[in-house]
Amino acid sequence: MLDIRFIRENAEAVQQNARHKGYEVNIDELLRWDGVKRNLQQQSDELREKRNLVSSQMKGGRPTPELIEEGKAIKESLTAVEANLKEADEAFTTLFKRVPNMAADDVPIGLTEDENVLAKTVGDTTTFDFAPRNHAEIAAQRDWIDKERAAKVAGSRFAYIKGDLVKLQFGIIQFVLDTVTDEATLRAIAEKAGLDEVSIKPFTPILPPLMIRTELYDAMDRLEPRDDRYKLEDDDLWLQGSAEHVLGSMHADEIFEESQLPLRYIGYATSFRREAGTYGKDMEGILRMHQFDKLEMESFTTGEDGLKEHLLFVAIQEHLLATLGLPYQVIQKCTADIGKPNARGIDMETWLPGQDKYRETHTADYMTDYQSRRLKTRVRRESGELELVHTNDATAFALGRIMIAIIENGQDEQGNVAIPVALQPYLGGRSVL
RNA sequence: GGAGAGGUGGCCGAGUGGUUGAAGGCGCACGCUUGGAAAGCGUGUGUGCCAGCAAUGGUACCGUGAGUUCGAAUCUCAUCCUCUCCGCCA
Repeated sequence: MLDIRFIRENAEAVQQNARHKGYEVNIDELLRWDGVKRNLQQQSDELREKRNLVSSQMKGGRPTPELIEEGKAIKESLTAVEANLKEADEAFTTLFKRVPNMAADDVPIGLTEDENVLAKTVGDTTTFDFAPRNHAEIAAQRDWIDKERAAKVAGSRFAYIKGDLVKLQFGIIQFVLDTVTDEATLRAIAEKAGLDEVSIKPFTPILPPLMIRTELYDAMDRLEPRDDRYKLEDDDLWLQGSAEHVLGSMHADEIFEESQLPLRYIGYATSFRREAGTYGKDMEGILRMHQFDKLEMESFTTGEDGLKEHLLFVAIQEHLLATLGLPYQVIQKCTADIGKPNARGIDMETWLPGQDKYRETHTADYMTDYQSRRLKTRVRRESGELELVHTNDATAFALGRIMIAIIENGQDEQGNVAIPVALQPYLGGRSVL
């Protein structure tokens, strides 16, 4: 959520921002309900004050009939006022929750993802002296992916990952954990990105729960679109769609000491997506699955460190891709594409020779205090002041998609796959799969 | 899944209908004391919302939600969580 006081003072800008992001919200109506609600709240507070006064006169066990009558009258008025207050509050809250976070100043304005801006391209697209195949074809030859049996067992968009591909996945996981838990590496990444001021505090690896309650999912503002989420029928639980969902909500209702920040996690989790509305899209191989494993960064910082943290996350993403020698593009997402709770969003697209295209493999999201306001995740500053923390999340690697990139960029004509040098120590020194 | 116990402030812990935001202790902050420290003494020490420049005032919050009552941390119901025993289980 935004700060209602901010909305009161910047109604026009908030309305404009919602328009730019493609969300239909009527700020005037929101503020009208805000006024009604405050008025009723005031009335309710005054009635309660009276009630407390009357009640205190009866303490000591001498309630007179007059006082009881007065109390009853107050109770009646209060019941009426509070019924109206509840109604106003519900109307207000419904509108309030729809207001998207303010986009940062440098986010390009655009109404569709076509208006995203290519920020930079790193590395040349891989060239071959033969016609490169896509990962599905290579995987079929090498018996790395079995989707037919997965379909029998679980349906479409599931797969059995097999053999060396499994070893590759575990190798990548180790490589990432080693990278982001090492201070020297983080310092080098920060320096290269020109982020002198940023903390180099290492990430703490986390294996989170994969299910999340409705209340917290909604507070994270990642429950929608519900069509894309798996709901457990007999419980108030959803399968998480990204480790960010269960990492960001982890510290709801908590107050950090300033010295604890930044708090950085690298989570490893299987993510679940229904992929509603994507029938027939990306059906080959494992590009778009109902279930995929992902390494995700999440952090909590003070307000003034939030943007630097976001930029560090992007720098880490670039470092990981560059270290594997994969060609990629950095996309600055426009207002329509960054998402409701986001202030800023960056995508990274990796070159996939099998598709002859760059495809999205990473996202970095900066939410400012939009999520933490509902989650009530705060920090006590050294001054003693309480402030909302800023949250950031970003993909380290989506394992399925990054393995596609490794296979397709590293293939030879026979179907062998070169293992990036940085990963070789994690695969017993092998250079080829 | 069955039986039972419990959820109170940063922590421990009292409180079963009426000046209770909540005793007491610990911790923490500031001050006094001391050559310095400890001990001791004193004062202070939650969060949200509304009003106010502020001081401050009002209100709400004792897991969560609903209810009973003139009045609820205290009574009723539902629900979540924790713990113990039994059962089941990787």
